[in-house]
Amino acid sequence: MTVAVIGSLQRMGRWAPDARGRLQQAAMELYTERGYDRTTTADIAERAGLSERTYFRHFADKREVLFDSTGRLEQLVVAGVRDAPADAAPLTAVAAGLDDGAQLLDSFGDDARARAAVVGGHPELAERELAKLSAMARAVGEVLRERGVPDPAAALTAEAGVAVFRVAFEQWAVAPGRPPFPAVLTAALAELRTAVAGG
Amino acid sequence: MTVAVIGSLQRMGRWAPDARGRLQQAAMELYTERGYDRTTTADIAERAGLSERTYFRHFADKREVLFDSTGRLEQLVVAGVRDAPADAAPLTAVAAGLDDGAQLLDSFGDDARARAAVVGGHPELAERELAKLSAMARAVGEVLRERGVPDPAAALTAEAGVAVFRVAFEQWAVAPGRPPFPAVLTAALAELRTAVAGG
DNA sequence: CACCGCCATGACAGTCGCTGTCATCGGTAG
DNA sequence: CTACCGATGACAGCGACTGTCATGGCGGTG
Repeated sequence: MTVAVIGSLQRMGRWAPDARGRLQQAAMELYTERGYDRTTTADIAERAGLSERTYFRHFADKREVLFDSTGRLEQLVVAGVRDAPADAAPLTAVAAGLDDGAQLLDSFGDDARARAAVVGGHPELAERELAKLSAMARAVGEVLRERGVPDPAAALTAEAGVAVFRVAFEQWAVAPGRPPFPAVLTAALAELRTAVAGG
Repeated sequence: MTVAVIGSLQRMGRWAPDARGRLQQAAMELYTERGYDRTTTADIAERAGLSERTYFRHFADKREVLFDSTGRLEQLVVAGVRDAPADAAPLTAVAAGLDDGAQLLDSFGDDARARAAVVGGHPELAERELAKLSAMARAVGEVLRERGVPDPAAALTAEAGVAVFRVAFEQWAVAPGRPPFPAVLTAALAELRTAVAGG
């Protein structure tokens, strides 16, 4: 059926549109159906109606195909921190940015949770996710520096904030009843404040 | 000259001793001399006087050869957290464990800094380091749970503590005059407390 | 209308990371 | 002495990833 869709769309031009999106969808399907390590990049390309070579023109490696959303997440969070009130305390500004990110992930709903299950199920993918979140922390730290926060406070606040985000996300991804992610995040941040103050 | 050493030692048995250590040393040398991506696993094995196949019997992939020390670090930190006074607050217990780890890294001195430079210079290696530290955070969180700390406080305290460790390490790795790492770590932890309290 | 250059894609060959499998042979236990 | 053990080598093979060249609709230009 995927083939049929591609066939009908092909009339619109030389190539079926949205090759990148088709690759992402094919990858999610295959990683879910067979598992990450029993899926080859050639499999993904074939299901998307493309050659393996073209896969690598769109994504740097076998893992990147799952991490487009992470890039948008980082942009959103960074913008949120930058746009926080100038007089907001560093951690408060970070919390504002992360809250924007939490709303985005929440809007993805079950898709975000399905993706989290796949990523969490394979070490290579989990590793890449950590790298993406680390990049987000660096970016947030840089924005804090632009806001006048000196080091190492900027780096520490950014890393702590992203750590809270990660813990809250892992909690939310497996929580029953799909609670709103922003609420989970806010609660986690409050927990951190208590833990650091009390310890 | 490496060959000469191996030759003389070979008389002590069928194989030169400490194949694993030779592989680690060869890898550090080559990654430093030529860079990570211009070194093949066959190169490493050859310099260590072994076959490529044997390399993969000692290390799971091309990256792991640099991360033996991280395993020992985790064991030490976990033990330190476990052995902290039972009435110590969670973050205080974590700080005690991390301080043990800081002393270990400090004792490695310039070797630790050289290794950090190599790891920091290559995305694949940096990614693996993040994964190792994440594993350490999980292990620390587990110990906190054993100490009676409930979730999500356990996970959050562990992640925040390891985040402080990471920031302090990056700072220390490039700091002039080689300050003692435990002191850098303690200062970073104090900074975090201030940042969280103030924000 | 005829031409042309653009560019996403396909095709193909090659390198390297990593694995499965079998053979080798000193050391060690019995 | 023999029989086994265990670290290693040798070799074949798969899959991730790259460099390079060819293809052919599409849009603009004369």
